[in-house]
Amino acid sequence: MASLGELERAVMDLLWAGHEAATANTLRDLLAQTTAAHGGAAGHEGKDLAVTTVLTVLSRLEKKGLVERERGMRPHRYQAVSSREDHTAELMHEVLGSAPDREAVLARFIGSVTESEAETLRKLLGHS
Amino acid sequence: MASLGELERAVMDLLWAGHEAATANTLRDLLAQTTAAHGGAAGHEGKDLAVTTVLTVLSRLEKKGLVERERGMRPHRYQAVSSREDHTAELMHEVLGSAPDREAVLARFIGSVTESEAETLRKLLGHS
DNA sequence: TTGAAGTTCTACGTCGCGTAGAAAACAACG
DNA sequence: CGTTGTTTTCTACGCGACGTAGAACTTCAA
Repeated sequence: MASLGELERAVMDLLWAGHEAATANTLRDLLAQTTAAHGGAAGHEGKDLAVTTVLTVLSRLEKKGLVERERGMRPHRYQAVSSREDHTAELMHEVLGSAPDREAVLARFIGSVTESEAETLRKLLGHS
Repeated sequence: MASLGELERAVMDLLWAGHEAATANTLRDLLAQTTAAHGGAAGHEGKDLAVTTVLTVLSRLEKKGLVERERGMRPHRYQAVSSREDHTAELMHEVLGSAPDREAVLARFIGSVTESEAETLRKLLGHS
């Protein structure tokens, strides 16, 4: 239950962008930004999204546990539950988790990371 | 375009099981095994699958590039294109690939692998 | 030739997702 | 308090993916 649709991803991108800054996003902000980002992408030229469309997507993302909504304030505030990096790492674990031979998968996996990434990994694993 | 449905996964599990042994799978084999494995799972008790059902799934998996079909022999032979481990590792790369800050994701990722897996990674990364 | 096994084509129901209208809830203003 | 503009909820349609399978065509063996 992890994969995102195109619009869902566009919205998450916005929310993730504001995650570090702990930005409280209102629907209006998101609508404007989403219309720009999503509409600007290939195949979606000039497509002005309806307010309810973004709302629906936000609700679905909330149900999926990716978005948290503060209902206290009147224009509700929407924000990503976790950072993009955390989410992606978690996704990787989900993918890996479904494998019987995790170590074999890891072997293949690190066989195709860039050298700089391998270096990063060495540093992070360094001190046992 | 990577995620698999429940039945698709069940079939892939069978094909992956035979991948190492380079086993050539006929439809009959798969039908029998799938009915056992899939039907035995939770929520699918005693569900006897139709031959065409498995065939359809195999066709879809073929279209997705996960299954290869030898059309030479009369009962066609079906087999997984790559091992489960390779496929899973590739999936992990797909997930990782969509991240702007790959190294940050990797940091989170290795932060939550088991110690034995970390050990394996150290070995694999050991000598640059 | 005939029949069983295998394969192709087509299709239906469900569900997730993009999309949005209708209506209800609400806040602010006169 | 009633009118009005904003925000949220409810409901729904179309499409594509997937589980499921019937109907019909192909092929091989007896």
